[in-house]
Amino acid sequence: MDFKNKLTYWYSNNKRDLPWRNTQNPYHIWLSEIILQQTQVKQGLPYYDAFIKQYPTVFDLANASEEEVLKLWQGLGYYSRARNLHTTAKHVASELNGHFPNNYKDLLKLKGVGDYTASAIASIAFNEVAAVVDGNVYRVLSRYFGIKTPINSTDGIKEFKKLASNLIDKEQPAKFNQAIMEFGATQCKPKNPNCTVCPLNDSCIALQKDMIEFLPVKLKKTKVKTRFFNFLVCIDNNKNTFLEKRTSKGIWQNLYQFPLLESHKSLSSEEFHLLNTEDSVLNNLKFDYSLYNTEDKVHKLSHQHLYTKFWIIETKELPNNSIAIKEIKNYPVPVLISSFIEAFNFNDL
DNA sequence: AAGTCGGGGGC
DNA sequence: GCCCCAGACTT
Repeated sequence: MDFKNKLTYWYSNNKRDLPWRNTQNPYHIWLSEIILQQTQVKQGLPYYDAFIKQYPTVFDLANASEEEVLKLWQGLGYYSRARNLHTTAKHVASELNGHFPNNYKDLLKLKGVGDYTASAIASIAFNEVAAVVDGNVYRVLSRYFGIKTPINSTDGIKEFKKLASNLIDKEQPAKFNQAIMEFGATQCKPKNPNCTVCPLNDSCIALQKDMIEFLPVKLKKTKVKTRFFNFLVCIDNNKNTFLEKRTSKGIWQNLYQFPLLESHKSLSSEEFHLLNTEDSVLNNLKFDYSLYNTEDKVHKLSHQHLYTKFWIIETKELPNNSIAIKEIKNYPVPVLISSFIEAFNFNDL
């Protein structure tokens, strides 16, 4: 058997039963692919089920508000995916009569759909011969063929795309694409792959040269920035609070949070007080404050480590643009905020 | 070509 | 602590 036959044979006997594998509905395939971008199946699965249930058709998704979509996406991260998802749903619903493009070239034009996702939808939903190259494919091919070209270099991206295009089973592109990805996810894993039971272990270059742990090669590491966040958890006698929407570009765009004061270092209570006397959020208000967490809560993102303090601000009456505390749960918020809300028992007030 | 964008999990 | 995950988009 050749490479593609070994893979598809292995896939037939080892594939997981996943909901998006029981359909060719382009809407379902598209939804699953967006959710699974940079996301493990285990993490994305419950979100897929929730979206299908909440929005059975692309029209249902198109008719929702962005805030509702972000709320359902809450916790999954990379929120631009959710915003683009909504944009594309509206486009497909209103401009394309609810019909997704049925080929790679046109799929590529959709917002949030890049080379990988266009190839995935074209092959899986429409059986087009379009090779997918995701993190799994990079790993499988770099190891099996012993390719040291960095997978995130311009040359590497072209080289692996070309190689995958030459290897794909033209008779069953949908099965081949899913097979090589599934193989990378559960057999040719990043750490400690069990090569002794691998169907490709008689011809894998990396295994022969003992290079498994050094492939694939990837350039540069991300530089992590440290930031200091002070959230103002305002509470008044009528059980109201403040939330603000993050409208600017950057992390958590269009999600909500407690009013934020960013500082250049972790603030003491005295420094925090001084900051507030000059800040507009609380001006003209008489308030008492206390620090909820003595130790900074550290929230780690890919490129940022957030050292966070939650300041509890109690006052008699907040301005009328405040919201009822019990309404907080309706707003999409970052995990950092939702974790605080859960830990901080507002009922004890 | 390099940066940015989340959160969870493996080791 | 570092790396990875069914990547896309911006600069």
